[in-house]
Amino acid sequence: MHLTTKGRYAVTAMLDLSINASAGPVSLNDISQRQDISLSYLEQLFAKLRKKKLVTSVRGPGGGYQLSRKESDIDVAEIIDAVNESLDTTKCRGSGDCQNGAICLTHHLWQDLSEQIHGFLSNITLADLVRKSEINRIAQGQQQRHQEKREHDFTTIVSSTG
Amino acid sequence: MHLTTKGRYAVTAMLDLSINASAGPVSLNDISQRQDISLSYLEQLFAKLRKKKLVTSVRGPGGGYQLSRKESDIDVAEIIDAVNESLDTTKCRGSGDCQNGAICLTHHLWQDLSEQIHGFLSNITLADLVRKSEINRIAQGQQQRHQEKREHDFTTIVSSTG
DNA sequence: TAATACCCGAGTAAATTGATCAGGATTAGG
DNA sequence: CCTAATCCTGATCAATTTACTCGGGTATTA
Repeated sequence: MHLTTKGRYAVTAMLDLSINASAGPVSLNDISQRQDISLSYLEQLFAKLRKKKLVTSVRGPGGGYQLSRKESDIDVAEIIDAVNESLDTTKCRGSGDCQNGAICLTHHLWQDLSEQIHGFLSNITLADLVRKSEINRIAQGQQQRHQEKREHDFTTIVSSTG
Repeated sequence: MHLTTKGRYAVTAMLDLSINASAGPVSLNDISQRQDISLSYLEQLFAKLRKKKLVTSVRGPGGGYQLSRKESDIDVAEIIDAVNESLDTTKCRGSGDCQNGAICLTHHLWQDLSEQIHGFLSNITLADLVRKSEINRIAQGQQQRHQEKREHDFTTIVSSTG
């Protein structure tokens, strides 16, 4: 489970896609301008997202990308994993019986840790993020509705899905 | 919250330090050989760990490093943060009011996410990891005691500290 | 046919990772 | 005092990853 800016870009793009989905396919050009990510980089990211069946593409004018599933059915862990291309983080790749026991102490340990974080992130869906971002927008007064600002509602979001 | 091999090395080294602490200061040379991490790299890591007051050093022959606190009082998040040198992962560094609201959608979002993961990792202490590694050693039959092997006990460890 | 957009692969600058080298400072022990 | 062990520091560097650029394609709509 790598946690870098690359995954953040992917999540950001998917969230943008999610929010602007109502008006048909969303072009990478739009996302590029809205989120300030280079078009080519987006193309690379979406090639992977497409391979992992997280999005579908529509070619030609008016085309773009669409979520291939409901936003409540796509979680953050999936997105991050999709763009990160499984890199085996262990030194003794899969051999398991690495060493006389001394070296590679944290092998299983780190694996467990990774799984825990993965599990944590897989409990957060795009729908959760959309909801959260709406709350933020409202809180910033950009779109006033009768709804309270909640300061740290992320925990709420997480636990509500888990 | 970066989650890369660098942090893994640091956690591994600290865990080794923790386990072998009983016989006085632990030299980086020992850790280097046991954990198969280059001495110079360890020196770089421990320079940061020392700066963050996670370890203390003893110079001269027979010297080495010691935990500056109890192992139950040092958590994984601290260790990872110490070696990763706070890199502001946000594009609009701290300005907060980045944009007319369109760009930087996931700014706060990612921050929350990061904090959640941070919180998660700060609930796991070195003592937990030591305990876990002992269980692993026992499970591997390297040191038989009357204790059962537990397959996925990490959750137990985490929740026991939280 | 022309414009829009996805697709694809090569190349590349910058940052990070992890290692190497070359010393220096401190201290225990002979 | 001398020597070896050990921490400490800084420079350098290869490999990898990140993020981007470029130059082309191909499918589709109008």
